[in-house]
Amino acid sequence: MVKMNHTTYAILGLLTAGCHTGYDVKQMMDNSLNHFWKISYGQIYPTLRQLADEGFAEVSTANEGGKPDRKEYVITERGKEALEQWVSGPLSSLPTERNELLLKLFFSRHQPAEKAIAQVEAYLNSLQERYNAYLTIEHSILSSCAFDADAKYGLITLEYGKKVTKAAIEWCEHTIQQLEEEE
Amino acid sequence: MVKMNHTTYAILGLLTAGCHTGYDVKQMMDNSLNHFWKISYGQIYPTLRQLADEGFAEVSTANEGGKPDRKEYVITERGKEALEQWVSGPLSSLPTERNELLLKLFFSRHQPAEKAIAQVEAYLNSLQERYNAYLTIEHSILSSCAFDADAKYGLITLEYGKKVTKAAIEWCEHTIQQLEEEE
DNA sequence: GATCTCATGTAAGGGGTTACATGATTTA
DNA sequence: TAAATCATGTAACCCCTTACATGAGATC
Repeated sequence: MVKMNHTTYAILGLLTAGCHTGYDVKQMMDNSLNHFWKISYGQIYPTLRQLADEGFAEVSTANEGGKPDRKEYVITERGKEALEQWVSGPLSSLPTERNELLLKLFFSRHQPAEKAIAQVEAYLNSLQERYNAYLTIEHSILSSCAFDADAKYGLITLEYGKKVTKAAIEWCEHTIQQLEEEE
Repeated sequence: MVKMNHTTYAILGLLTAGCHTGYDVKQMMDNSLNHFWKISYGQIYPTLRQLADEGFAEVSTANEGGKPDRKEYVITERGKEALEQWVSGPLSSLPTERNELLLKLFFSRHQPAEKAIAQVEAYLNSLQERYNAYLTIEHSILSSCAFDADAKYGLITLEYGKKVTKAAIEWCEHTIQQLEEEE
């Protein structure tokens, strides 16, 4: 019996969202799920094989003329049932989100205030980049014709990313001001 | 040469914040750093030993009468230098924060809307608990006499937790309403 | 001719938790 | 006398990334 963790279900779920190869899964991860779930090929390929071994998906090797071989995975009935059960299942308790900036800031009496400010400014820049990336994704979803159920929930998750990132940006601006005043 | 990752520095930093045993470090992690860094004893004890091996800390075994033996760690000059360098060093790129709720929500066309709403409500509850925990910590910092430099930065990091959590709470409330309207 | 995209996979290693093992003192 | 707190540690295991290995077709 294989351990079915969240990542395994994420991949299983993507098989129902138009992804049929490890490559497809990776692409979608990097695009649509980027702000709350991201994994590497080293995780994807072994997991897909595992899903097939477990009977949650069926494999077939497709050779389309010139292009390299593709292993196409299709979710099975058993797989769908498992996915549905997981989706509606209970949430585990909130994990602590690690934050390097906060960790460094916590120990910032070991550095001059101006350096601490520079750290927050660097963080602010990253957050702004992230926020812009969200706007780009949002735009691409809204302008695409495929406006299905996945798109609806996709937009809701994006909204989360935007809202939380915006709050973090505001905290940065406020903190920079506060630290500058004290200098 | 030992790999000095963020967690190693977090522990090294705590040695400068009144913590001198593995037990102390764990207590402070669970209290003050709880919202952005948390580790287990299985991580702490081997790391402390490593820090001593590396010359970043000095150990001594204290036997205070009845109580069990304590291994007391004191940071060295070399350790302080390493800590300062790390604190003012560059931030690594923003990691993707994994979020189980968003992952399940993303695949929520596989479940009825009322179940998705229930998931968001459960998440909202956890966030509210977390927010209240922050308020409690804030209160305990403000009412303690030890109002030093660490406390100042500690409050700043707490403010981050509060602001981001509040934004997430608002997103939950908004999303619940939105999903209910569609039913 | 170089680089980008498509495509799959493995091995080593990093970083972490959980469960276990032990035991004294203090408090309820 | 039961349980909470103080106190240290290890072994098994999980999850994941990075780097490596390979190769063809498309585009610039």
